[in-house]
Amino acid sequence: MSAPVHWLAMTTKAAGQPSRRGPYSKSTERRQAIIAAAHAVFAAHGYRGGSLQDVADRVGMSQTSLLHYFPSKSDLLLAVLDWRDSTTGDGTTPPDSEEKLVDAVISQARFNEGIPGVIELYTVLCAESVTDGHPGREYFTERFDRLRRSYTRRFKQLAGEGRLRPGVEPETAAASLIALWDGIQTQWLLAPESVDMAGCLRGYLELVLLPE
Amino acid sequence: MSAPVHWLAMTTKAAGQPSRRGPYSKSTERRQAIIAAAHAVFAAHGYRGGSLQDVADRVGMSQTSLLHYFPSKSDLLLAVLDWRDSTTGDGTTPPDSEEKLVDAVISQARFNEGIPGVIELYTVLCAESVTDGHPGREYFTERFDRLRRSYTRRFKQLAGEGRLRPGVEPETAAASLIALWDGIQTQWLLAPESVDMAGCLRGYLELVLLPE
DNA sequence: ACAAAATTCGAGTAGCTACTCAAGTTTCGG
DNA sequence: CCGAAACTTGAGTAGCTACTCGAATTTTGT
Repeated sequence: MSAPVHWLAMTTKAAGQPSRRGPYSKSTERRQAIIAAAHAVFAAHGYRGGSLQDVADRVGMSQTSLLHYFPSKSDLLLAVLDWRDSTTGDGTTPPDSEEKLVDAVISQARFNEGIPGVIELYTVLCAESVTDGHPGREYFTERFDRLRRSYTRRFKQLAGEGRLRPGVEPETAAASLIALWDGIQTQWLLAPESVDMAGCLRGYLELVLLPE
Repeated sequence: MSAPVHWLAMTTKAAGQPSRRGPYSKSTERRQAIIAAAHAVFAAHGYRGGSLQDVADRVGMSQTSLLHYFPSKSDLLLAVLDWRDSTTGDGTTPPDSEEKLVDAVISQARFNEGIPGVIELYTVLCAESVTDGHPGREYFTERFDRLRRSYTRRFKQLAGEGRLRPGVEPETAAASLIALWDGIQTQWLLAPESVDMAGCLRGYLELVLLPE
């Protein structure tokens, strides 16, 4: 879980004497290439089904070098998940955003649909994370917690504006929207021609929300 | 994929001379014990993460004997999926059923919730099946196809009775209901205390359907 | 009871896994 | 340009994987 100290908090020299140097210039892009390869491998085979050798081959480096950057397979997984958050967003819209909820959801869905592997990765790893001892479990547990809170807040705000259909509870709508989103992705992966992800999401939100 | 000819269509002696005997009397319960063990193992570790040794140990037999009943790991997986269908149903309600849709869905959801491992197995294997070369892929693809058709027919029937909210398309509602159901199960597995599966399903159906 | 088929298993196979070690080569701050 | 740290790697580790083989043991129809 931790080999070389690495670029983490190396601005301060710390009390320790050894006086480490930082990573070399190409290091960050190398890490990035590894993460991209791991993204593809985990999306295609899952965490358990994908091997470090697969990833190393894809980058064109030895498995040993790969382990220099990510000391263990689970470290690599967490790096991939972090990277996903940093590029596609963590799913929450900023609280001060004035963008309409429907538009935000639909455009995010369409965006993800266009990037190969993003939906595969998310769907496969998310379900896999509920298995015994999976290193991604905490990530997904926290993600769902955060998402439910975020959407609940949003629905409560809309309820205050009288735009939530009477009888709909914000907490239920939040969990349901997330569930619908995840579930429709799985169906889409197995039958892309038969499933309209954006249409289902829009359909749900139009049911829950009242026109302005 | 096929070792001994086994009980399959052994009523007719077939043209072949060898004149096989049937399986012994304890054979079917032995197969059943293996399937139950495999169900638990795949639910806890997934298909790729679970091993035949795990299953054999759980039954208390050698891995070699296990392979006598199920000649390959994928055969075992398909047997587990078949067994799941035969016990919890394949998700479709008989077309002549007069039972209300809401009650059928809610009671099925509550039933599954009470049987340990059923939801784990389904959630984990379903997502895993979209990975490269997964032997369960065809099963889940066909299952979703069948479910979408079944619920679409049901919603169209309700639309004919004027009980479908105007503007809701039966196909979209069918895919959305299935997606919501699957997605909420994943959230429930990661946070059973925070998620009300039946509540979310009821909430959705009450949005889509109009009172009688 | 006899023989053939069903069932069992120990031992083995090739191949994969994540990960370690020690020894090199490359980079770069001073 | 020097030395130390960052990087790279081949070889190896123990342990696992699904699956095979051949031979014993158990069951069962006749």
